[in-house]
Amino acid sequence: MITTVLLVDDHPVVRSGLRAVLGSADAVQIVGEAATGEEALTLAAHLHPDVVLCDLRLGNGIDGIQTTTALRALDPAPAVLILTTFDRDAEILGAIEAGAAGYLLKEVDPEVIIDGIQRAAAGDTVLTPDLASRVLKGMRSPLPKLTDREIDVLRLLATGSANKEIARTLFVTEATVKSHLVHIFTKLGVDSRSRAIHVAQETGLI
Amino acid sequence: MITTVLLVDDHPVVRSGLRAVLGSADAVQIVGEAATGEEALTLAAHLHPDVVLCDLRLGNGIDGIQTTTALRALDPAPAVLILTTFDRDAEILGAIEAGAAGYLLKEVDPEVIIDGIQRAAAGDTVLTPDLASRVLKGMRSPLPKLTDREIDVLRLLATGSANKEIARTLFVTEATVKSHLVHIFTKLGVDSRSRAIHVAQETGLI
DNA sequence: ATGCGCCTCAGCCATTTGGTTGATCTTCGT
DNA sequence: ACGAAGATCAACCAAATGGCTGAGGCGCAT
Repeated sequence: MITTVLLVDDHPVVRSGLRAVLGSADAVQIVGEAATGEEALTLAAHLHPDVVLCDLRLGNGIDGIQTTTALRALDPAPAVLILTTFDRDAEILGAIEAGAAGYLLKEVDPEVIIDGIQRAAAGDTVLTPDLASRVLKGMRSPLPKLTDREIDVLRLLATGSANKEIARTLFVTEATVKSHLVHIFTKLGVDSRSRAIHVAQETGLI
Repeated sequence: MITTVLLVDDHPVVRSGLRAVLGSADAVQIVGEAATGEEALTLAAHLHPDVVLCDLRLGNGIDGIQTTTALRALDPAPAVLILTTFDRDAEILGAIEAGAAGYLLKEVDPEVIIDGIQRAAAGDTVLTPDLASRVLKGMRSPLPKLTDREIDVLRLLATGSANKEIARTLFVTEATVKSHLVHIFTKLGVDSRSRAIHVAQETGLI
């Protein structure tokens, strides 16, 4: 049984690399390549690959997580294996929640990728050991969800805006901004704007 | 005249991709591969490649800029062409200042890389058009150099530490921290810690 | 229709932060 | 030996920030 794979990565060089790496494996066959999430969706709908190997960062257009969600809604749904450079906690969690079968970092050796593809096709969850523990940690302490408005404030906060500026930008009073901030701080478990920015970035919240 | 190239990238997949891409070009020949900066230096010293194609992010060990500096100190010095995913201003500037012959983003097409290698070997500076303008902008407004101590403070600042914490961590008084902060703010042209964090991150200062 | 969550706003208070001036000490290069 | 630059600290002041209580309005789901 050979496993069909669709490559999704916005870097031509990386696609070449994966082509080279997977080309040496008899058990997997690349049936298509896409540079964007949109492309990936149309191709997957036609080609019905067993596995979609997908980067998280996809330059322009929808990102890897959105792509994953949409791919999983197809029938039959391909297994989605995320292969990326980054290891931000929120992104890993997000990918898993979106229905990804696994998450591999690009620093791994070719065999691991080939193995991962086959395990993903078989329905297994595939995570490198270091990531697995992080995912479990993430399970234990789920970061509280911020409301849309709070995210708005947080984003501006991260650009270094003062309360007054944030208020002007969002067309509300400073009191409102302060109110949002108190909620944000409480949810993030911090007591200063700088630290809020820090944990927001660490957890990939922004 | 064929151009000899040393690949430096911590991702096996990317190296495979470059191998595939450059393998199709008669004018360039890969003479070696390294996964770390240290490896790159020893290999370059022995192989004397015309061009070193180097990622900026090199996982563990020294980074691409340090590697570039060290490579340029060799005799004969190879041309160093940075090929990376990121385009932070300070990193581009840093690479150029370190003596890199150019800076390409991984999203470019294979031909651009091949062309870039040959131009770099010929002594040209190679930048994608969008990057070139950014470099010029960077020339106009060189960000002032921070002292070592100021960087220490800035790093702690970026983790969200309050003045009191920074003082404790660095074994100085709060007055000293405030003094450093004033200097940092002045040099960065900001007036709040949050914004200092923001520009520091934007410019790749930390 | 009755809550519940979210967004909005107000006032008060303690603390932190940013801005200023000025001082001592060390180090480094010339 | 001299000045320049950096690191350290002090005192003071104005402004911003963080923590608190409380409150009105709006949409949405049960």
